[in-house]
Amino acid sequence: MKSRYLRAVEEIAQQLLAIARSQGWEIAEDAVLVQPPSEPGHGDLTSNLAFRLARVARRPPQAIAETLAQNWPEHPVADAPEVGGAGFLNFRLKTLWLAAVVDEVLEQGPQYGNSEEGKGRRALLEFVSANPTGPLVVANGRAAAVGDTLARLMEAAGWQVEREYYVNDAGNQIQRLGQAMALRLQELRGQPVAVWPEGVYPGAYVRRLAERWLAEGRPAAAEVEELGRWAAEVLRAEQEEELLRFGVRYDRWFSERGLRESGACEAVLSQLRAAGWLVEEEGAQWFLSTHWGDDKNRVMVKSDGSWTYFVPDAAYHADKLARGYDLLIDLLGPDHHGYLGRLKALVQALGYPEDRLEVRIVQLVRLVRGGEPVRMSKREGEFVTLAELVDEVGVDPARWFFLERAMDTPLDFDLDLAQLRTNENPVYYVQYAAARIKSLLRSAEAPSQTYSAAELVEPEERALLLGLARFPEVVAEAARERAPHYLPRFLTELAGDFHLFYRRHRILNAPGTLAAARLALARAVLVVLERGLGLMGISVPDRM
RNA sequence: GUCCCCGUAGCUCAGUGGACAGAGCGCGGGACUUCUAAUCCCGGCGUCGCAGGUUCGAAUCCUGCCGGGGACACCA
Repeated sequence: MKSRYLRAVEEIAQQLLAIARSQGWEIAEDAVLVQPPSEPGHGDLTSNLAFRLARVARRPPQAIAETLAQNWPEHPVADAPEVGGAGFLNFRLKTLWLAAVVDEVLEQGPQYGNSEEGKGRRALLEFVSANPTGPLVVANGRAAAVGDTLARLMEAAGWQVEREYYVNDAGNQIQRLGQAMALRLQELRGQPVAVWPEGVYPGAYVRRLAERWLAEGRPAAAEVEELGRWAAEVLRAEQEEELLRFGVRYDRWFSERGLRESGACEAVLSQLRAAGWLVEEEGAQWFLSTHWGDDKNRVMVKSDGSWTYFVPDAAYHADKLARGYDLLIDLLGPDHHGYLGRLKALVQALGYPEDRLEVRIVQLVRLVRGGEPVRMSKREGEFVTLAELVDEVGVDPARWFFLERAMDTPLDFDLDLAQLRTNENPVYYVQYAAARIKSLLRSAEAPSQTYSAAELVEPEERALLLGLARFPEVVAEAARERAPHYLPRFLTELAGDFHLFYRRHRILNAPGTLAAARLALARAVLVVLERGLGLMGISVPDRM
């Protein structure tokens, strides 16, 4: 079902078009723009139609706007618009029409905000996919929050979404993890390692794994490969556990090892070769990705016969493509930026439309404490893990701050701000609004069933009604534009509108049936706050 | 050198074709005998990096330049 807000937009646009036609002004339907005003004071909805008609009508926008306004008939959605600026039409929605949103929200409950935009199409969302060679770090946390909320948003917008984690549990890095294990075991036997080899994971967590290896009664001298495989699985399981604590659950953990063992790598190579996109040159085999716009061709089989990392990755994507989703989304870290071209090329070389795969870059996270960036060095094995961050600030603030910025812009995460329990911290500001409403509901007598939402005419009440009406469209847009950061913005505004309403007006002991109407409004606001925070994976406390 | 992201209020950032450019924080004042003051109200804060161009209209689109960050392996 279409949102009330969207219906208002369409009905006003239709009515405007009809008036224009009656004046003999023809214009393409999609040229009519009805949208929220850039600032309050310009009504609830505004239209620029007069500007668009200026050329056709050969009259100034102001005069056209006057004509359109004067011919506005009695209409259930809005009164005749006011003409503002140089020809904007500012509409005020009818209270009766707007107030009906309260019942709509209360009837739909936790479903309110859903739309059919996705039309049941299937999407596969792959995110985080960190190597199982260490704990998840803060940047992985951002990808986790963004990916998970994007999945929830798309589900709300009518998509079927699967969440997948690609586990790089084979290859070189697992070899190095095995070496690190072997060295730590050597240390535990009392033989210090003089020089730690380049590229072998220096992190102290490997020592913990080595100790566990011994504690579980395994031999101190073991094959590097076996050590690597064992450690990778332990670390992967720990990552899964940490993500669950962070509120992120995957539908599938896809193993690179399994992929390699299935022969998928050979298969994708021969498929590309057969199609003529993989050719031999200077002893190596090159993927002709430049044909599809990549910067340069890419080696897949090195001159020594071994594969580059791109081979299993190509096999993985071929697998995902073959599974028949309508859309694949990869959330990658900024270090994979250079990867985008060859992935897009691969999709097309395998015979799929270019837009079947959508690659999004989730930008870096910089932790800031006391106004200074926290030093992190992966090289030294010193980095802040997701677990440490969550221990310090909690899941709710962590998710909020990760989701607050557009995913493709670098994020400064203010550790001090995230821990403040005051109005400076937007998480609590929104949660507090919800807690206040819950408190209100606890104090309320059994709600009288009869009220008229048309009594809600105060400006503070209208602001809330408008917010409620807009919510489904906010969700749909956030899903469509892959922009989870619309949620915290919207919720902060709605919470602010509620706090203001609450300070200015009595609810429970308002006169007559107004009390019931206001209580219903408050309940509807709570429904939307809960849904919005739920989409962000943030809790809604009963008391604060 | 090529590619990507960013440059908007003191700070952190919204806003990608519409009205005199917005929010939060910070700063200064004020509001609880009444449903949660983790709240609310009032106040100042701008060469939208620079220069051209397109448009009735540009922070937004195009071109060039400047500044910051990142990516550009027969590594993974």
